[in-house]
Amino acid sequence: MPFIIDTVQLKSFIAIVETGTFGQAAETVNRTQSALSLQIKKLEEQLGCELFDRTNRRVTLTPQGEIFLGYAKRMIQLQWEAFSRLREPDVEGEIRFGTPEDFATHYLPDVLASFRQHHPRVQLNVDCDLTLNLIDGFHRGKYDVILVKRDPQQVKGGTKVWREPLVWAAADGYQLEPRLSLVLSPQPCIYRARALAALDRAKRSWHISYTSPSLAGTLAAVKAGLGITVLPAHMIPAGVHPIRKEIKLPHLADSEVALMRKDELSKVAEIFADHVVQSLENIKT
Amino acid sequence: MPFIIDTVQLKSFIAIVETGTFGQAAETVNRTQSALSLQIKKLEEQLGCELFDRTNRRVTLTPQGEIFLGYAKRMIQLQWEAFSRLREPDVEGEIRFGTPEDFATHYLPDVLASFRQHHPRVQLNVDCDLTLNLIDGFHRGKYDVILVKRDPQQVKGGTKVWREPLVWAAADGYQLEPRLSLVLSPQPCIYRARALAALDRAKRSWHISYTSPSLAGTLAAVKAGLGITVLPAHMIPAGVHPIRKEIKLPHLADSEVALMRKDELSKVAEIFADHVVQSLENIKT
DNA sequence: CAGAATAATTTGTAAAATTTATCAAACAAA
DNA sequence: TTTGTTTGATAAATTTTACAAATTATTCTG
Repeated sequence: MPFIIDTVQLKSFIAIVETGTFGQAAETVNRTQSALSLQIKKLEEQLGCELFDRTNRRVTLTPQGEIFLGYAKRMIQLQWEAFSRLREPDVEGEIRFGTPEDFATHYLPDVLASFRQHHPRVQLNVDCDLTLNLIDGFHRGKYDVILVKRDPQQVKGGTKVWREPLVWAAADGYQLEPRLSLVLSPQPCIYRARALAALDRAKRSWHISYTSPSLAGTLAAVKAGLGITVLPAHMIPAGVHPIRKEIKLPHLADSEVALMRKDELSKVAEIFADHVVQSLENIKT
Repeated sequence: MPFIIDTVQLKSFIAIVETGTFGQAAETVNRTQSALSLQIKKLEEQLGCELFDRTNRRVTLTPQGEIFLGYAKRMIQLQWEAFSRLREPDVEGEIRFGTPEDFATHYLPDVLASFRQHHPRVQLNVDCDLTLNLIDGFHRGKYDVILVKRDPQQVKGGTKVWREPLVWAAADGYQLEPRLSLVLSPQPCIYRARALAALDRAKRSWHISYTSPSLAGTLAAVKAGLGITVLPAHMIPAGVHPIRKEIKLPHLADSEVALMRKDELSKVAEIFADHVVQSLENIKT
């Protein structure tokens, strides 16, 4: 994603804020830790104040850093706006896009709508399916761009686009049984696999009481008290709540969504992919 | 004026827009013409569109360039805001500042007020006087920072801060006489000198009917029909109008204002100078 | 107190921006 | 037209800057 001016520094700064460490941030922006260290040093020199408090292991923002964070985000946002406004205003063509169903329902409608508005002559074909099916189709050339859920541990290419906590959730007033009743998606589902693996590691007994391929179906079953489920924190609807920590259920790694692009992507698809990445970036704030 | 990110490109872009040529712009941003040429080339490549129309001698903005200009200005503005918000929020000290009276009256009140708001503990001493007196005092160490009018031709250091056309002006309904009646400031005034020199070159006969050291005094005399005067285009008040081109009066070079800083400036004064330059930059838009 | 994790620093190298020096096109005056 | 001047583009050389790799210093954890 080529930008006009040195967004690099700002991106690094934001990455550090989000990860809490220079090292991790370095990975996400594809640079070394020392590079970020120098970038921030320069930034701080120019501003004449410290941006981070390094007394603790995890760095945190100073009050000045907080202020600057707001500006950094606005600056990046502004650049993106200028950029996307000028770049190829009337491309046309076709894009084959695959995405998990739940993600499509929750976060994508606005993103896709605004893309459509900027590029009305592009034909966008969206396919909702389970991550593993999407990856399969992607490798068979069925898609130009896909969003996939993935395990933060085993990074397998693509650019990270979204990350949020994954939690156990149950209907309000639901009473946990010793042998857990689970409401999950059917087989090749990443959350399902993660949940079951975690339970097995913790030696908890369980059974699956209900399966549905759609998020809406799963939620309906949970609300009806058929069991507990696993959800990204932001997708919890009314009538359902995360299960309290006191009731020890095995911890789940964060949910992470990444975007993958076909090699030799068409220009339209390239623009589309950038649009998705950047728009989600902005939603987060 | 150190900035965080590559404002350089944006500044160059804006300078080209304002001067209309790469060469002149290069001077104002202290780079070579080829540097700007490459900067803009890169910018255009990244944006995927032409910013300037080079078919004519003076380059002009393309429609896309117009759009980008707006963003460029906003981006610089935003950076400046972040910068000035964080940099030394509560410096203190004293600043001795000199400025021409007319400029102080018209453009500076807001600028000085906002500086005061950001840095309430700074004592600001403003002196209004004629440019030549200011320069004299500056060299004798009387001022830290001064604004001066100067002839665009004979550049004598300092950074350009303002430029606008200089015009002949008369009261509405005033009838020009063959021998011109002039209302001007007293002796060491730059506009006065420029006006008289221009008239002499054009072999026009004239006499000075009224002199006043303050802009308000001059305007009052002009409004009263005591003669014509010379004014920066934006300072023309109600009841007075620029004299039409048809009535051939000698052409006057643009009015230009520059800011000069003492060597070894204190930090407060440095910040003040930057503030003035940047704020005037923003007023212009 | 030992060991793991983390940021700062140092140093050599690679990449990028800038200048210098031409060049080609557009304009103005003859 | 022709000629001289102004202007932007381009190529090569140079300077500046950013970066990675390795090392050091610090802080948290058990």
